[in-house]
Amino acid sequence: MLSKKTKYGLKALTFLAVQKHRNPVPISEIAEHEHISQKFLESILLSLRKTGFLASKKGKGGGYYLIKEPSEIPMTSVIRVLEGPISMVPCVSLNFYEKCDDCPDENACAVHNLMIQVRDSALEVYRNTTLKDLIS
Amino acid sequence: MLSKKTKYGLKALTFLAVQKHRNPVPISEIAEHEHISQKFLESILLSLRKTGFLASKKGKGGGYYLIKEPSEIPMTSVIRVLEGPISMVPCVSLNFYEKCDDCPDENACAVHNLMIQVRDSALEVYRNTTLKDLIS
DNA sequence: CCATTAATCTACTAAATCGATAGGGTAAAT
DNA sequence: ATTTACCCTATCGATTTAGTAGATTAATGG
Repeated sequence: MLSKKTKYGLKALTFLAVQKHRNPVPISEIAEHEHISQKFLESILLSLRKTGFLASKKGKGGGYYLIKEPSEIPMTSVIRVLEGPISMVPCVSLNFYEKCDDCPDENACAVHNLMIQVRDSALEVYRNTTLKDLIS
Repeated sequence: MLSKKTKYGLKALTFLAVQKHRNPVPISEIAEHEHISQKFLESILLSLRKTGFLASKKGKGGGYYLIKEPSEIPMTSVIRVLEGPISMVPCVSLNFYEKCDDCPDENACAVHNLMIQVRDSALEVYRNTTLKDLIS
């Protein structure tokens, strides 16, 4: 299941991407427009800022705004920041690899080999999609 | 993340599929060989039996055994029984559809459209894979 | 220059859900 | 009598989602 964090994060990003300008948009405005808990959204936007997609401005007239072109924001990055690993099991993860406790031989593991295929098919989608594709 | 339920279920199925005969294999034997909690595996095998992949026999010499050819057990079915929906959001699920609370217009929803692609790419894999493919 | 307002930031807490497992007892087959 | 599957329930722990309280920063109006 996709977490609400990821879902809300994607919605916020698309809302920002769709703005005509790149002026700061307050959290409250994003939350209201996308029907999201404002406080929850705060923490989501924070992690997106730390990753470098967004910047923020404090005080009156402040808010969040994109600092990258939508076409320069690939889904692989967004998903990994918000959702975590794209793989469904750690033992096939490219960026978050972990060995299984139970499995003595990965190459002989049926689950492992199936999940490699699933991972690759998801990667194929995410790699070919940027934020720009989401808004058009 | 893939649940351990699904992981263990797949391992159990492949273990049964790999047996030379179709005689009953006791839960304890499967659990030991695959390093799985026996009690947990009980409930997993039960749901696989109810779905029609397995049958069981009680008492001495009892256990679980496949009642379908591995080539007749598609991953789509296995995953749906064990893991639930293949889709990452209910609003793109073919078998477990649910409308989103927040989203007024699905067709205009960026998340929705992205997740349709992810769903389809996963389906592509699962539809082309049966239990037989996992053991060879 | 100061007070007010609007906004992000930080930290703590809480509720709710879910995943995984354990325990104990029942039923059926040998 | 023994061995095995079957069924029900409780629990522990982690994660997700959300709320509360306050601190910090910046713009603005007098």
